[in-house]
Amino acid sequence: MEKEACISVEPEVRKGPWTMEEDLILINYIANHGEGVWNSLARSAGLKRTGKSCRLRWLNYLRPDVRRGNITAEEQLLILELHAKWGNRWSKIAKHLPGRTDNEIKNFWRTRIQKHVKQSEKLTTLPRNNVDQLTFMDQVLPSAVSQSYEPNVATSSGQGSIHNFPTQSNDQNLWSMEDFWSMQ
DNA sequence: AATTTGTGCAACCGCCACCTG
DNA sequence: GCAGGTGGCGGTTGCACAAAT
Repeated sequence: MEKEACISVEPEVRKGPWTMEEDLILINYIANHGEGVWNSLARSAGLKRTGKSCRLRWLNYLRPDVRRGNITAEEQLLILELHAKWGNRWSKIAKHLPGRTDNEIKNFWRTRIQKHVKQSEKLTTLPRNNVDQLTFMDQVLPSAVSQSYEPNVATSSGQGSIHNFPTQSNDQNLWSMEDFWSMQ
């Protein structure tokens, strides 16, 4: 009895995966009213979500210009370059990748790049003829990434010099796609 | 076929900066 | 100048699915 009363008093805040119905409510509300103060937007739209949750869902998933799926080799290179310059400034990096979200880039870095870094630790024991057969990701990413892991490099100072990936400040040394493909 | 392990991704959490009254 | 509210960001977690055993 009393338990029921307590439950009913608690503010209803939904967590976890979004349903299609919630997505539609959010999309329609923003289509009609635009983005705004997210907390009041959530309330006005009748969503039992926090403003933060609505914002995240919109920015990372529902926004019309969000690109999903495979990150191209070009984008991978750009991510590496920018990460070497700025470190884990995902939102800043995402601004240079149209349609990509900071969350997606962050996930990409954790799941793909860090995996290759771990693999690279094993590579140091490989004989040379085996190393020659490795892919671009196996050969180039770990060295570039391991340097950007250095605390002094992964700062926002932009002074880190990555010999594998020249920064944009040095226009003459910018990598082209031809450079990239020629490595394979 | 069943179980375990690994992987990818969506979403949440906590902190900090900014804005407004 | 200060306090409260809000947004933005980076780190982390949890879950679903795939691959391996």
